Amino acid sequence: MQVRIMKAFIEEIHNKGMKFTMDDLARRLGISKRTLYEHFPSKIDILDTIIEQTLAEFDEKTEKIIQDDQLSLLEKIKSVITVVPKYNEFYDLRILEQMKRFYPEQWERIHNALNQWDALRELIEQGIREGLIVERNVQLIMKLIIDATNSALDRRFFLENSITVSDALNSIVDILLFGLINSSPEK
Amino acid sequence: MQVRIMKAFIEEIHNKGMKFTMDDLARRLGISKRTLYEHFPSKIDILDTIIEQTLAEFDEKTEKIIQDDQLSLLEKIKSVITVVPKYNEFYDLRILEQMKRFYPEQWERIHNALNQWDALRELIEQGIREGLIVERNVQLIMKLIIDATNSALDRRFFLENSITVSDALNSIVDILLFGLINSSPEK
DNA sequence: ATAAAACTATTTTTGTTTATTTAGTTTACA
DNA sequence: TGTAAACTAAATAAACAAAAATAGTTTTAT
Repeated sequence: MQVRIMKAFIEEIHNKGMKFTMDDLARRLGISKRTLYEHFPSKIDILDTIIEQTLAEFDEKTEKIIQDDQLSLLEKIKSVITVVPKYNEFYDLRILEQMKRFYPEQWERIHNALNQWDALRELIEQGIREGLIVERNVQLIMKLIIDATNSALDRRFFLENSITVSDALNSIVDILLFGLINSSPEK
Repeated sequence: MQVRIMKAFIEEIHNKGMKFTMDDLARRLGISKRTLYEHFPSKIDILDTIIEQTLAEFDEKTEKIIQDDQLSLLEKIKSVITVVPKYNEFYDLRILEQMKRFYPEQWERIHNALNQWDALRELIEQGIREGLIVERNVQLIMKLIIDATNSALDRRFFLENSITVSDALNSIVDILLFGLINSSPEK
C-alpha cells in the first residue's frame, strides 16, 4: 500500500506539479484521507520516503556495479553514469524547481546527491591513475560529467526531440568517453 | 567615455550584483549624474549597449573563424566553441540569475544567444556530413556542447578550484571532442 | 475497518496601505 | 561647462490585514 501511495504521489506531481492536496491524492487512490494517514504520518513523510528509497536504490545499483569483478573499469564508469533511478520521471528540472520552492530541505538533499557522486569520482580517479582517463583536473571532469548527465533532467527537451532518457544518457556517455570526433577511419 | 561608463557599470555589477544605483555608478566614475546622463539616456540603455556590443563582438569573432580558409573544420569547431566574449566577467551565473529577475528582457536576449548558437550547429552538421563528427542526434550534441560550455559561466566553481575560464573552456572542448578515454598508448 | 464529510488550526495567498528607494530632472554654485 | 546637492515622480519593497486553501483530526454512518 505504501508503494501504491508513493506511485500515486508521483502521478500527482506529474500532472499538477508539486502543488496538489492530500484530498487530490486520496481521491486519486480512491481511499479516504483517514486511510491515507494510516499509512503515512504526513505529506512530507511520503516525499521523504520516495527520496530516501530512490537514492538508496541508486546507491545500491552503483555499488553493485563497482563490486562486479566481471566488469572492466571502463565498463564500470560507463554503467555507473548511466544508472537511472526508479521513479525517474520524478527527477525532472521543472519538478525540482518547484521542489526548491515548496520543500527546500528535500530539494537540497536531492541537489547534493546529484552534485556529489563520490562513487563516480573514485572511479575516475582510479581511471586517471591507471592511464585509462586523460590527465586533467578531476573537479573539472566531474563537473562536466555531472552537468552533462544532469541535462538529462530536462525532460521538456527530450520530449520535444522524442528521445528517451536512457537513449540520451547512453549517447551522452559515449560522447563524453570517446568524444565527438570520429576516430575510426571512414567506412 | 561611453566605454569608461560601461566598464564602471560592469565593475559595479561585479561588486554589488545587478542592484546598484546610478548614484553609485556616478560616484565610482567621479562624475555627476548630470554628466552621466549626457552620455546615456537611461540605465537600461547602458546595459543594452553592453549586451549589444559583446554579442556583436562574439558574432564577429565567430564569423572570422568560420571564414578563415587556413583552418580545418576541426580547428574551426574548436575555435568557435572557445570564443570568450569581451567583458566575460559579465557572463556569470550569479549575475544572470539576478538579471533574469530585474531585467527579464535583457536576460532573455542573452539566454537566447547562449542557447541558439546557429553558427556552431552548422559546423557540427557539416562535420557529421563529412564524417568528422560522430553520427548522432544533432540537437543532443548541441545541447551537450551548450550545457558544457555554459558551465563555464559558473564562476564560483572556477574560483574555488583556481582554474581560469579560458583553461576550463579549452579542457572542456578537448574532452568533448576527443573524449575522456586516453586513446594514445601508455607512455 | 473504511469512506465520506465536516471540522479546525495553520499556512499560504491575496490585496492594501505605507514607507523607502531610486531613475531621471532641475537648481545652485564654482 | 561640470559638480554637488536637492528634488520629484515612479517603482519597489515592507508591513499588515483579510481571505482562501489545505494538512491533519474527528465525527458519522456503513
